[in-house]
Amino acid sequence: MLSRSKVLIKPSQEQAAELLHYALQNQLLAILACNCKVDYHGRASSRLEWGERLVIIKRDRSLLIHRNTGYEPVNWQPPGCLFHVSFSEGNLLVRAVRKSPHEVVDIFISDLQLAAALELSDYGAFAMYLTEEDMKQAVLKNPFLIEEGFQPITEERSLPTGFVDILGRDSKGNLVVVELKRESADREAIIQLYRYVEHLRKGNPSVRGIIAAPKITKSAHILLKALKLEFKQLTPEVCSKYVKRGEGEPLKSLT
Amino acid sequence: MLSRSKVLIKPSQEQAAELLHYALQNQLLAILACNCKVDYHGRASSRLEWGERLVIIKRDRSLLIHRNTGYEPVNWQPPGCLFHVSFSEGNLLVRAVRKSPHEVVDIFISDLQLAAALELSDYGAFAMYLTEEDMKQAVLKNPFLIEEGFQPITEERSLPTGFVDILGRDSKGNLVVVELKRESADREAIIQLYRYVEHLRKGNPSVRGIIAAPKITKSAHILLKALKLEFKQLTPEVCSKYVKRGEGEPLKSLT
DNA sequence: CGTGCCAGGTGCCTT
DNA sequence: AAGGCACTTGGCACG
Repeated sequence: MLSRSKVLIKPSQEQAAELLHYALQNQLLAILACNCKVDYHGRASSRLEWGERLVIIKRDRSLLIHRNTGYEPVNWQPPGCLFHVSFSEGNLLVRAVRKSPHEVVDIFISDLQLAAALELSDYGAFAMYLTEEDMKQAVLKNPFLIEEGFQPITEERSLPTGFVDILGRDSKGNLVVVELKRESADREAIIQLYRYVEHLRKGNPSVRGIIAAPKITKSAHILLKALKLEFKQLTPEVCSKYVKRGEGEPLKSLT
Repeated sequence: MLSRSKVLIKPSQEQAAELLHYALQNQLLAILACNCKVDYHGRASSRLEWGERLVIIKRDRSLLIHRNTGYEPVNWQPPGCLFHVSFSEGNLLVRAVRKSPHEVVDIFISDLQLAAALELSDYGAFAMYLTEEDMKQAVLKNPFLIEEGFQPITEERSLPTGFVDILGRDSKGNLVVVELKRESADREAIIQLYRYVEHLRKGNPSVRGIIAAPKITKSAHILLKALKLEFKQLTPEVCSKYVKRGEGEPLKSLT
């Protein structure tokens, strides 16, 4: 193995302690699969009785204790806390201390199934983009994204055929149906929009239908013209400027 | 090893796939330490470029993808989602699908440092107790926790000497200062309370001082009597019944 | 450092 | 399923 990673299966408490020191020293990620008991005191207090869990200490000295179910860790400590490894009453004791606010997590470990120190080389960029729902919010708050003078009437309106993304009026008072797509608009999207517009045109022939998407497929564009509908280019990236959302998160270096 | 746990060091993609199937089949917790790339589409969209991370699939079919820093997973999927393991363009592809709302996480895995299926036997109870702040809220909403007829005046009041936890009046209209402690009240706490009471007694000799805590040290109790202050036993556990907080988390069975 | 606001919030309980 | 609410909320921007 090229990396400095080490894996121990069914290690003793002493071997696990040594591995933890090794991981902390070298800023590796440490995992323990172990039988443990956890006490927390700080902003609140908690007690977790004995059971087998996954204990993770990351490179930035954050701590996660995960049970075998659930998204959230049962106990944790944020990055930057101090670790102290010792032995107490026949157990391996891992103490994680946070300074401000003062919080302490004590993990008493009896047996271990697995202990690993992993070197995870990770420089991949993480980027978050918007959903259709977010595009809708951007348009509702900034109607000019559709066109100058556009005014939404209601956010959503139930029709026999389904739901309209955005219903509004243009500067001349014409009813406008807007259908949003986060990705390229295809024929299916055009048909969906046409169903809404057709229904409304029965009582009002001047109803307009606009599909707002980053781009439109060639066949969809042909269909669009035939049905007298319109296309407005609208990208999630542009919307993101109006509903600000984390759109990129460079890796922070550990100082 | 008595358990059904299995650990593979530097497994091939095929071996890892087999281990994942084994873990999913037997409701074990699966961990992969691997080089991967992650796409997410659902309420939002995200793209995580190649890098080494920890992938965890729990017994309840929740998914966590952790980088080597930070409390939060970079990508995840809540419990109960469906997994599909396949091979795609030279990578091991793990797809986790959530139905409502429809969300998909695709993990493309190239190399693996470690793959483990762990049987974590965990029936330990988890109990959370309250902070002083939470005890305060319990008392404000249920003043009888201090005594019958007690009525808080303001939540907090700044005095030259510091902050009063709770200021109120008793059934006879006497001013009452309440000092809360989450743990055993010591002499320091009594002195703290006395400073507030002394200040208020200057203009009103009938001011009462009550220290509310789970218990009180012997020396603190002597001091309390000498200063004509009072003790009211109040435990975080009792308060928890009035501000309901997770006070025990039985393991949910997987149906 | 505290304050305010957003989140793919999550989790828990109620209608 | 949808709504309300608390969280050791965590996280970021801002004063």
